[in-house]
Amino acid sequence: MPTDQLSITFAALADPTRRAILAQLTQGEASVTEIAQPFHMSLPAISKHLKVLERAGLITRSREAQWRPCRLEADPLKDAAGWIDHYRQFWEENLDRLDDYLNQLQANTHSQENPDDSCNTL
Amino acid sequence: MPTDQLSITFAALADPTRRAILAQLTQGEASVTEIAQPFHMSLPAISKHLKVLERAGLITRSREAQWRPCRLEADPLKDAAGWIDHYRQFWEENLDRLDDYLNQLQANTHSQENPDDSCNTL
DNA sequence: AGTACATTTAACCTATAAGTTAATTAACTG
DNA sequence: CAGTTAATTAACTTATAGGTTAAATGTACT
Repeated sequence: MPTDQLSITFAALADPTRRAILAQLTQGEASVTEIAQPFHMSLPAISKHLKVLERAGLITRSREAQWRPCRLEADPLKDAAGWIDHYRQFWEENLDRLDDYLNQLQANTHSQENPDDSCNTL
Repeated sequence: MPTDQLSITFAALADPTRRAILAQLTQGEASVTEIAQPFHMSLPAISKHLKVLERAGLITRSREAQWRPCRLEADPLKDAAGWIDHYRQFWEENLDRLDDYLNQLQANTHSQENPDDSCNTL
């Protein structure tokens, strides 16, 4: 139950239903029943998911007659992406090491005929 | 309690303690007590956090005598970043303005009934 | 005013997350 | 072997997440 914004954002994203809702909203605003349609889940359940997304700032809702259209607000994702991006070097570094490894393999076995073999071992 | 990898990854990130642990591990491997040191939290609590991170594939652990050094594994963050990146266009400013403009257009012509129209404008 | 539709709230259930303390396992050390 | 250090497991508490059904609210339509 952490209350910092980043935790709330990540927690909101940690559910496939909510991620699917966000994906749907990239197509434009939608009402609650429209949003609920693809899921086999009760309307109150969807309502709760929307509340989670709203609390995370990932959607906003307006009133239009008896509908409460939901709209994607991607701003919090900026911070999430920013946080993750600090680690980019650590998953690219793995590739670098892999690259080093391949180079080493190739160097050590340069008398072998087929250099593609070293790739096949991966 | 979703079991897909992306949900597990986001859930693991949805806690400031765990994010801090990952940040610490960017400095290199660390034992459990070393990891625990900055937090006012019991060792079993840290142990549980580490288990969550391990299940998410964000750390791996080896044995070295009585220590179990933890090591950052950033790979799952690649997928998380990839997912979020689909939304980049929605937080970049000019697109926001465009979106506002389109919504305004839609509001001004809201007598039109076909919701697919709003999709086609994107 | 009465009915239908859209959405939320209430009340409840079950599972799990996050923490605690106390006990246990495992490896080293004298 | 006894003692120390590192880490996990067990047992427990409390709070919350995610779902349900049934009732309540708000708005529109005749």
